[in-house]
Amino acid sequence: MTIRVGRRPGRPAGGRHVVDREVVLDAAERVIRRDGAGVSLEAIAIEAGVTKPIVYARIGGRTDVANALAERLADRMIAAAGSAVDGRPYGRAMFAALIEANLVTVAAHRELFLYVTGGTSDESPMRTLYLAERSTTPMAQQLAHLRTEQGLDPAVALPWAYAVVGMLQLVSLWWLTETDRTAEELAQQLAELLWSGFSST
Amino acid sequence: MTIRVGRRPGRPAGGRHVVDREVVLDAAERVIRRDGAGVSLEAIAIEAGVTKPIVYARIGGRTDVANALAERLADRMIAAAGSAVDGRPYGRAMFAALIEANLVTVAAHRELFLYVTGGTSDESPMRTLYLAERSTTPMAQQLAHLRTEQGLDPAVALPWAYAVVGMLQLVSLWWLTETDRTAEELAQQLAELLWSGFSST
DNA sequence: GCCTGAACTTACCGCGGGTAGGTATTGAGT
DNA sequence: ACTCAATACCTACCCGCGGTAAGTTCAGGC
Repeated sequence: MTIRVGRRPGRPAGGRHVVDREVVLDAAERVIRRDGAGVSLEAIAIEAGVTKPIVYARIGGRTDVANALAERLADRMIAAAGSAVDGRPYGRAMFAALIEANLVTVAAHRELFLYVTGGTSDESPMRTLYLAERSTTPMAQQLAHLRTEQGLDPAVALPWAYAVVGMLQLVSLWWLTETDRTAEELAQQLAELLWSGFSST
Repeated sequence: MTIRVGRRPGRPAGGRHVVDREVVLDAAERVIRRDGAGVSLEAIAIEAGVTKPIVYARIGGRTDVANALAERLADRMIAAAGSAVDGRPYGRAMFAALIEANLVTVAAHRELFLYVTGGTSDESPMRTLYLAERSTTPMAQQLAHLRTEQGLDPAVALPWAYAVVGMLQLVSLWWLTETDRTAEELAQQLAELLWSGFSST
């Protein structure tokens, strides 16, 4: 089926872009939230009130759309984590707050999270990595700072950041299917692991 | 392009299935290893010496193929982890061995790992979860056993198992792009996190 | 008043997943 | 031994989706 948009072909009266990049991405988020993670580019275009080639012009192909949305989601998660952590002293409770904020944010953007982590294309793992990188980089920096301050080796910062993000990604995904478990409870359990490790066992 | 297989249409002489499920899966692994994670079902069928509908009959759709391969890979990783851990006392070094075995196994099945975690379909996150479940279930059981033995709450076992598997998944993916880092070194760093947590910082 | 270029849409291509329908072989019943 | 249903496979197709080429209308400078 071809697109049927109200507008006539040709340059629109008024001279300027009819929609810009942000509007397309907003539309993408709306339609994903409404119709699930399996939406097509055409559906996104229609939701934005334009046609496919416009999506290509503004953002790019399917992968680019997913990457752009991944950046948005990552930024939101980072922001949520940041404000949850804000003011708390470094410690177990801080981690619990961070994790809980992450879980809540994922739940609030359930379909978007699935779209971004799942995608459609043979390179979705690389996008997962792309999404992760946004979160790991600042976390690793802070962590490295902290470690050097304490006279410890800062080389572990980056691997640890990936470890934490990977843990959060899979646990979030799992939690989305475990309806009978509160975010707060799960966050406490994970914070214990992250803070004290297995050695307490 | 349609498939061109040497055999004539009609029931083959000999009465029995020309290939069984395992042969198809072996073929899938071969072609994925050779041509990358982006292979089509048709390519798999050709590699197996049959046509697409046979793949459907033996295994199912694309999702089912990916799931079947995910099970295989998960089992191999579990086996590798098991024999790496075997004999070692519970402790930091055991975790390091487990992690390193995991990394090495992923590297040995690089494309298969990407195929399984990436897939192509809007439900690849759910397959990720499916793959994870294979690993988490036994790990959680052992962990729960250990915790009850020590008089600790075993309720954390399942979340912790998912946390560990998620960590391993993302770190493995990241590590595949970080060629200048040895598995042994990375495993040590992660084992430190897993064993002692952030509290040592 | 034209003409270049910008900003759209329409229409199409190819590929990949999935399926309907056709064809040859087997083996059990008569 | 002949028939016929069941079996096991292939061919040929449909459809949807990502991606792109070509066509259509408007703006603004010369």
